[in-house]
Amino acid sequence: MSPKQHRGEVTSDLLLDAALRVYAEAGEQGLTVSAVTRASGVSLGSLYHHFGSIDGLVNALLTRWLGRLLGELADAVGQSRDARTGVRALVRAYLGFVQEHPDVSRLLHSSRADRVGMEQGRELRDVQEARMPPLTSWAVRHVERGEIAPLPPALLESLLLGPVVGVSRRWLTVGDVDLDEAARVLPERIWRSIGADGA
Amino acid sequence: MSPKQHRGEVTSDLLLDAALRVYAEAGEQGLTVSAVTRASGVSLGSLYHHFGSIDGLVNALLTRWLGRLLGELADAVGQSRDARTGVRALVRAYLGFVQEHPDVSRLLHSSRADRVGMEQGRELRDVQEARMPPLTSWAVRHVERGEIAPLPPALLESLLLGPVVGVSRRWLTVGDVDLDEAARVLPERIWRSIGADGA
DNA sequence: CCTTTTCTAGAATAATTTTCTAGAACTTAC
DNA sequence: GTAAGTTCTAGAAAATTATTCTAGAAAAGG
Repeated sequence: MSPKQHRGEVTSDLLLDAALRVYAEAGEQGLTVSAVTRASGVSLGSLYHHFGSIDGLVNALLTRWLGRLLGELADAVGQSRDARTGVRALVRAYLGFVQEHPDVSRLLHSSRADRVGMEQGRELRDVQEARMPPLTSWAVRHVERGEIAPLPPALLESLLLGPVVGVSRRWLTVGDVDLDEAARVLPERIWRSIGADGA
Repeated sequence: MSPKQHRGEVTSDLLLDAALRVYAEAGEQGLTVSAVTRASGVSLGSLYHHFGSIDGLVNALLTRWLGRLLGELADAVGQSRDARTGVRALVRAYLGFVQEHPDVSRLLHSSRADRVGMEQGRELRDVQEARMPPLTSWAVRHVERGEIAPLPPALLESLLLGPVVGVSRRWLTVGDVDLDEAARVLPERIWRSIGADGA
């Protein structure tokens, strides 16, 4: 998959990379068709050939990066022994990703993501469905062992990720949070909320 | 402030109401200048006279409703005795608002809100700064009394609202959550995470 | 090679937002 | 009550942005 990539794949990548670059520099508003073609050197026709629309391009970008994020989260819980260290690993992996890829995270969290996800989102949902199972089964396993409280999945997910997402959004927009401190403090706090009662 | 409103105020309201109606029916994509002028019967020139841009209009709409939401949250905690019941009241007020105004909530939570908030957001931030203090001071008060753990404000806010926002977004988009159950279960869970240790 | 398919290119078109000019409706001061 | 100034309404024109379309180059498969 390296020396003789089909040229289409190459231009797709050129476009995806350029789109992220443009978004990082010019933000939501600046992410236009012409900005991307200019930044990538790829023609308008190619963009539409590969992605069908500007939202299609954004969607592909989101899909790519959401996959990576979820993959990292799955790895994090996969390598942890008990539920408690799993929570810590998960929170730190998430915050680490945000810190390492702030532009991507901004795109993933805010704005265009929801809309594109809603309207275009076949692929996006596929990625979620492909990458979530490790996380879900991790949770189920520990609920069964009596380590995590038996809550409805949606509530469990919100308790687990809600605060982390909240802190991330805040760091990405306002900036008045210390992510390292959050990584230190949040896990134990979150653990209290979802840990089984007999702790 | 009722019988002789200045006509400008009337058209502003016409536009704001129409914008929400259009958003509810046609979604993100459908919320265009022409759709709003059509739905409101107001001319293009008036729209631009009052709001400067389509984002300006959306921003005003967000400002109006964010103010109401924050007001209801402040009322909720204001009427509660101890910190624990305050948390319960807060969570229920939030979820109640979402259930009562799903379209508004969709707009507030997702998509356009962040972008408009980022770029246009002077007013929006003003509303936040005007309406948050009751909530902040409520938190501070109970931290001082030793009921709530002494966490940095941003972390406290994320632990408190993160899960609630997460559940709301999910209910608004996917729909696979039971909001009444969430209102029953979340408060005690959240309380565990932020309550002072000596409970 | 010849055929078919995939891909590139950019001009033409369409959709949408924003600007601009003109005048109507209201307000204020005298 | 009316002249001068301001706010507001109106919609045509301009600008910006997204999408479609047609033509042909490059690659793949026989």
